[in-house]
Amino acid sequence: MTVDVVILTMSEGTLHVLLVRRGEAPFEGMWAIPGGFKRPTETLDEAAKRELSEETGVDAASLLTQFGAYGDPERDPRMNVVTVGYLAVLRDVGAVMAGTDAVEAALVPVSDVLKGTIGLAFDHLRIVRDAIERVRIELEVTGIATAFVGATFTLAELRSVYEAVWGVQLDAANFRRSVVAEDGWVIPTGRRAQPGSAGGRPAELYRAGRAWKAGGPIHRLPAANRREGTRP
Amino acid sequence: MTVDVVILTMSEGTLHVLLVRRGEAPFEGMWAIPGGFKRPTETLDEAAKRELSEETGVDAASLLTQFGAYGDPERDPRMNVVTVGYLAVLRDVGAVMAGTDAVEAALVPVSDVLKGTIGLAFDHLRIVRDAIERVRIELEVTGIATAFVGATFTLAELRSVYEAVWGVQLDAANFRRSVVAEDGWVIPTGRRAQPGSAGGRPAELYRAGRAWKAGGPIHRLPAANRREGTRP
DNA sequence: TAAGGTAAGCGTCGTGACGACCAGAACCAG
DNA sequence: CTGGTTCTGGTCGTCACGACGCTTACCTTA
Repeated sequence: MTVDVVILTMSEGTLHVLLVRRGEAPFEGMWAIPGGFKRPTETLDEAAKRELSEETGVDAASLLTQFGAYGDPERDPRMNVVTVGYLAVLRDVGAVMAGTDAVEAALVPVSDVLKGTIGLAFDHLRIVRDAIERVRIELEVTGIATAFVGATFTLAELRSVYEAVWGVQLDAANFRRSVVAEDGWVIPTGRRAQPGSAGGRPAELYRAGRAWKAGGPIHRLPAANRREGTRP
Repeated sequence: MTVDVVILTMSEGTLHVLLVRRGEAPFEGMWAIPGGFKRPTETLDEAAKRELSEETGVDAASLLTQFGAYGDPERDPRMNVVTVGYLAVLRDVGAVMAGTDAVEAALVPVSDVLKGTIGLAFDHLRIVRDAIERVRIELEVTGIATAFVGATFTLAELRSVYEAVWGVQLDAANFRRSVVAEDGWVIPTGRRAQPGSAGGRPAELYRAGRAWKAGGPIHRLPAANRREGTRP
């Protein structure tokens, strides 16, 4: 029994995943997602939380969600290991590289992983794929978006989360209206962000409201064709 | 490593779950959901499929979905067992009781289980709860509704699935329009069902189209307040 | 200081989904 | 034949939401 954690974060406007380079066989030298064996005295959630903490130093239990179990007998050449996949979303990793037992860690664009540019050990490619699909769903139904941004954020930052995760373009005006319309999603702080180097009107800074814990305000597809959206 | 299968079906207009009575310690004599140990040579999906087959004789791999893993060290008093939960939806159980190793099997209304009227062994209550929540979501996003009904069905039967699983009332006319509107959901067979004993106009019989494999046409909440629907 | 560029914020309009509601059709029991 | 029940089809009003343009505020550069 192992627990693997797919750690996602926003970096340079795109979605990144934290990978570690394996220091031992099998798959020595290849990239993999962090993880380890579940201890007999802890629950799966606790094991995932511990692995995340060991790897990043972040205590982020609230946004750690289990998304799947993988038990193919051939997934580990050494022995029969069943692993449970967890998804963690961090707002900023920064000093993440201070992992305890990782030889080397890096933030890699998920697009590179999904394209196969970067080969992953074991069946970690499939696990990452499932995690991405899960975060896309979570973003719509549980409003996990604020986990990607800091304590205070502009609506443009929040919008870029949706655009990066879903790979779509959202109208800034409509996005703003959907989010601001109802109480509980975002709370204005009264302060303003620094405008970018290109100038422009400074954006208001908001902080996340309670409502994000139970469903987001932005939907993946327009209501008009939401029905066809999931077709092949 | 074990695999437990929550088998759901429609019976008398309400949602039922298949339970077996345990023939040995621990929790001897208590009701539980069927399951068993994963064999080293099979995958988790294969193990779940085997358990389902052993218990019901049904080969229903297409609608067997994994929904969670449970690894609390105290969930089994004997030893440290991690179990993976699977959800199976059957259209009609009938001769299901011909399980191989179950002492006794029964279809129980899920409402009785959720209310606590029927005590379950281990942490199976939580597992069933999670399965119910999962099927409610699956019903909306993957159109699993036709798995509950037979090869041919009336729109009233299909509607009763949504009403039973979600616990709502749907307008028959609007339901019909939503389902029939687009091609691929239901295909008219030209035949008609027998009217009930109370009379009434006989309903047309339909069969499921391809589109049900990738998203259902009926949404849980009206678009007007879909946003607030998942709030506490 | 002035001009031009950029991004944020705000308003408006049109479309379309969807629920509420009603009327007719088809069939039964008595 | 009459009343009851269920299915089918239609209309209408509401409202979410995308498209789009205008204004506001701040930047850089001349």
